[in-house]
Amino acid sequence: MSKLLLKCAEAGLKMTDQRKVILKVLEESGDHPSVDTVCDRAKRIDASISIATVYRTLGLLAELGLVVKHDFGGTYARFEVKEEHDHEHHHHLIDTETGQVIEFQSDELEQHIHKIAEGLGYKIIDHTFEIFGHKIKK
Amino acid sequence: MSKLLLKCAEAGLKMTDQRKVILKVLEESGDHPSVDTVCDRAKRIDASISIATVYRTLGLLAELGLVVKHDFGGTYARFEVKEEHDHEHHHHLIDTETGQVIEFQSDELEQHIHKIAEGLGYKIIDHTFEIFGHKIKK
DNA sequence: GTATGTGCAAAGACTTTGCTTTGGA
DNA sequence: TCCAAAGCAAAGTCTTTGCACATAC
Repeated sequence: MSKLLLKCAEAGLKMTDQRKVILKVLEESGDHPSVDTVCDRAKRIDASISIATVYRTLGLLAELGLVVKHDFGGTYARFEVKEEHDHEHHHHLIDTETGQVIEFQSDELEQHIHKIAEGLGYKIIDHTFEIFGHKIKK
Repeated sequence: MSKLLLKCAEAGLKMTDQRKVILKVLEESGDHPSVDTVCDRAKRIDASISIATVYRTLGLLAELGLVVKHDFGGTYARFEVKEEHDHEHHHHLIDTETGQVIEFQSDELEQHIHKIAEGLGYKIIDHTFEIFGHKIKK
């Protein structure tokens, strides 16, 4: 049984066929799909799934902290499954030529950020860091 | 004559009354107003200004690189005038309790970011960094 | 059996655009 | 004068929601 499914059950969510499909899609998505993309992928498995259900499910999962919602500067939201061992925040480099999203992580960066916030008298609740760039041609 | 106005003229934009008002509003906004907010402020000076004009003007200014568009996690865009002496990128700390946006800047952070991107084989075009947090109560 | 969840379509929020009129250079 | 710009309203895009029906527990 998948981790996501397990946690949803724990949270008291009813495990409908649609939800199972959406969870499966999310777990198998290595990228950061939009709601539309999740819906398309889900429809390949069960064509009857509606976009409203995908929105509602992603909303619930985000509330439970099981997925993370991103903007990436675009006009629509994009999602990724939140990994447990991700207490060290990761961040995103968005390739402006291909749209590909590359994840990266840096302890040094995290420490730095906390120092800055502290200096301003703030406690960090969340932070996002996005780099937009393109591959260096050799 | 204001800097923004000068640059718009240089870019060949016609200086209509509406534009003058919008530029004035932007220059006098120390915060990071939304399109709606800019429009409201503009309407206090000239009630006939329409939201469409504000959108179009902000779009033009963003294209010219005279203003910067932000998301701040919300549902609508927010803008700020891009300062000339801002070759050192600044970033934003959003107070989740008050909505206030605090700007900060760190050379060390910038260097770090470039090192990371370089390590991934990427050239940075832009980057945004947002911290969400709240004041530490003493 | 009953509260939850789903699908559909309508409504919402924010933004863009087509068209006619206005006005700056 | 003439093309860019403004105003208005309609259309677009992404997201949320009301309602009737279906379903997990």
